[in-house]
Amino acid sequence: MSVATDLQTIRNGADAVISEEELESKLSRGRPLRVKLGVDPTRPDLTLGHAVVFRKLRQFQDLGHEAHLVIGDFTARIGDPSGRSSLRPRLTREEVESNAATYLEQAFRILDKAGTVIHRNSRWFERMTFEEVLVLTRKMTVARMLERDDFAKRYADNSPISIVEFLYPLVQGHDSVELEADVELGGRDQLFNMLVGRQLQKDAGREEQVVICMPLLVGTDGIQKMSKSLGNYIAFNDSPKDMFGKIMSIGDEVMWDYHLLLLNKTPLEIESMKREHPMEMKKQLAETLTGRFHSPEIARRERQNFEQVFSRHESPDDMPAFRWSDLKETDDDPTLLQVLGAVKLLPSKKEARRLIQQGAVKIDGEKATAPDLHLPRPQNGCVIQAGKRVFFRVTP
RNA sequence: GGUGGGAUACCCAAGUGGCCAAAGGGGGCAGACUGUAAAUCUGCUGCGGUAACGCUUCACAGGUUCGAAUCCUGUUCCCACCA
Repeated sequence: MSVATDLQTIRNGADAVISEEELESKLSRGRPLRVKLGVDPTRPDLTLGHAVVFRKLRQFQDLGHEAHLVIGDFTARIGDPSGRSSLRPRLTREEVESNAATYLEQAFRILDKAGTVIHRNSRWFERMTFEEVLVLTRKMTVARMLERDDFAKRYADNSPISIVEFLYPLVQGHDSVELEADVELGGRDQLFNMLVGRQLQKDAGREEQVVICMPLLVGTDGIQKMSKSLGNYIAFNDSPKDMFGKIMSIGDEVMWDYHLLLLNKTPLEIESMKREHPMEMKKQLAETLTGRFHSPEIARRERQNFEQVFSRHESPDDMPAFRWSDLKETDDDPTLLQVLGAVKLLPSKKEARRLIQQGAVKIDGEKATAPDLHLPRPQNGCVIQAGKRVFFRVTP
């Protein structure tokens, strides 16, 4: 592997590399680089949005470099009183540790565990004196802080900005000093903080880290960045069925971002994929990603299931089954509505009624629009479908 | 410390005594259309009930009233402006 091809691999998909020259010179020394990634132990449910950065880190590992994860345990214990969309409460040591554990368990589905070093920033911040903290703040000015986009906006809007928030970029930057990071990875929203890291390293007389900024992945709505609070996310822990289904439901245009950022396809490869049938390309994406988080066999099965249910409009192979005798509440002659209520696969009977009235309920493929339709005991069992994805079987 | 403003369903937001389970938008769900989607169009969107209707809900706790999201009292939380 030449430095040039490594450089190209690293740059692929990145929003910005600051600076490429520095990265090149670090690479050409031929020793493994210390690549830092900050981990936020407040939200332990990882989404494909997080996966973008992990994939990049994994690429570094595959090129022989060292992954250094910094768990922001100290910062999580302080909390974030006026965070942008959702405020972050203070967490106890125990909460942080258990969050961190689930976080790491998920992260290692992408990263190579053996080649990863884990740090906790409480190690250096806990013993810092207030004097040292104040000295650190001398390096930053309010005006400089207000360069950060979201601060500028909130300041203009008269939204509150807590003083701790002003300190966080310094905290994160100081992590880089402690770690002697050669490279820091992060999302677009971390750019400012990562640049502060460079400044602090420089002030400490160290070599500055290269900052690699990854784009924020667009969520399933195709518009906003993927995030848990917006509800447009695909989580590492989604069931294979959900994961496959959610990926298939993204818009055609955004799927190329997924190919680029999650499967690390090159722009050239993507160009040629764009000439193929979009649905096929999306199925490939869904199958590969699902395969990665679960297993290739499961992913293949999900794909078959998907084609069966959505392309051919057949019922899936695996669906919950209910015995007739368990469904017919008190009377022997239950209505369709009562049956839908009894299986508890829908949020409420009202919801079931709506679905029936809207023509979304089928019995053995036959549309049933009367909630009070009496259901005769099925001789050979029957399949009931409610909406796009709720299926169940009734056995005699 | 002072002065104002606010808290409404998943989110934003209207409503200032009955016609309010609560306008509008977003989101979600469903149907049509398709290549799975997206986009578009249509409908639905607290719970129970075939229905009439009943029940729970407008920060929290009380009160006034035949009747309260709306009026009064207290409590909690949030915000802005002035210092």
